[in-house]
Amino acid sequence: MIEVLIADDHTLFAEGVSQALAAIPDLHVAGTASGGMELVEMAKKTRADVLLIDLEMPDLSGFEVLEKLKGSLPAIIVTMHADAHRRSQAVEAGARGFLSKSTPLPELAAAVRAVSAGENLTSLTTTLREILDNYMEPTLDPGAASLTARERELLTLLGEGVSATEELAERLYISPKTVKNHLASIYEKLSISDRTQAAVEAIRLGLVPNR
Amino acid sequence: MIEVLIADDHTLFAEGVSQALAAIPDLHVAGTASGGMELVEMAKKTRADVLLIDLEMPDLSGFEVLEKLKGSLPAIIVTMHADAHRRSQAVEAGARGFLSKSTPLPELAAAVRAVSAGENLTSLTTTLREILDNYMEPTLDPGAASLTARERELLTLLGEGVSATEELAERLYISPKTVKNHLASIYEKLSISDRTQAAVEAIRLGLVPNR
DNA sequence: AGGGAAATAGGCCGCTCGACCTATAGTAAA
DNA sequence: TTTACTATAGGTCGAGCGGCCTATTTCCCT
Repeated sequence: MIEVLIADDHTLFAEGVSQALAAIPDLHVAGTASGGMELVEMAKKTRADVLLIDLEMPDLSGFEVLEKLKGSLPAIIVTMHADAHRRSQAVEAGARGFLSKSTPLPELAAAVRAVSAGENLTSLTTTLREILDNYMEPTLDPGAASLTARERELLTLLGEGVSATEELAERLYISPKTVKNHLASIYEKLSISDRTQAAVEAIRLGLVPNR
Repeated sequence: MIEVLIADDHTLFAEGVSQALAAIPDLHVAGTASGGMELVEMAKKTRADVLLIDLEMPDLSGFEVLEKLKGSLPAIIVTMHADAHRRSQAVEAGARGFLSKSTPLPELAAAVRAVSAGENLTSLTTTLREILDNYMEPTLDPGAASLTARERELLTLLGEGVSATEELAERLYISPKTVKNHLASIYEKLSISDRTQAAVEAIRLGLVPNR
């Protein structure tokens, strides 16, 4: 069982990731922190194997947390803005991994396992994918697995850019009301709240062909 | 936005490169110098991220400029005569990159981004191409080319699943009204009509990193 | 000096979206 | 057969979205 600590000032995100990771058998969330300071404290008190740290935090940024911990615990930086500049900064600060917040959950899980096993995901000698593949579990995306066939159809259309209720209804030969019902169901299962996020998910889940 | 300073005694070349770089959304030319002395002056006064320096200049050669700046700013040497001898001299003088004047513009842009991000293009451990590929701008679609830097930022966020006006505003440190203005502009330029389609486009255009 | 583009901010309005709820028919499993 | 789940359809309602305007400031280019 790998113990994970999560730090993100966006509480909803931290909670979400926590929930998602909790659903993975070999991972356990030891705690979540809403800021850098809190994380540093928790890291001392809790027996953790890997840290997931948001870069953008008001009190202590991800970089500063890395400085404070001085590599006592392996850490993966998770950020909204995964650009090359932040990446190299993170690497220099001692991060063992650098991931975007849009990273698919299985990849995040794989990254946690890899780092916990001593891998360094920031070294450029090997492709990130090559390493992660070794730690990939054939874990289905929790939400996507529970989607019904019809919901998947709808989600696929969204991922293709069909966004208007009326058009979705026509494509599926159903009433606009039914479209909205299916959408609501999708939102709940995937823990999202609108079509835009649904479209992003559709693509991320690989539902959209021809890409 | 990466600020670039250009130095070349061939004013036409300096101007040309300046024009060309100005057309690239994430790069901005902070100024052009027609000689080494002038560049050193500008480097002090201007807030620049990367220097592009011609080797052959009448007053101060590229090497001498590097000596004077002593690595205070990362610099890429650009020369008519890219031979091994000059290369090793440049490396010893502290250049972070060494390119021929016949380098294609996209590669030059990639090199600027790479150096700005802290890469050293002169180390022989990795192929230059391997590094540059990571900084290559995704070839942009006709519509996307007309997007401004700010619009692109917004679009990228959408592609990451950030859909609420309020949250987009917070992420960009602007008013929700301005977010809607940018969105309207994006819709028009890409011939789309809502955020969902915008998110799909963002991903299709490769604006969303790490996938 | 003057013109244009970009980024910022705001107002107004109609309509759609998403949340919550009920309801029926069909199907598959218990 | 009863119990679930799915697909279908409908209603209401408030908040948010997109369309269309104006306006200011700051640049850059001419």
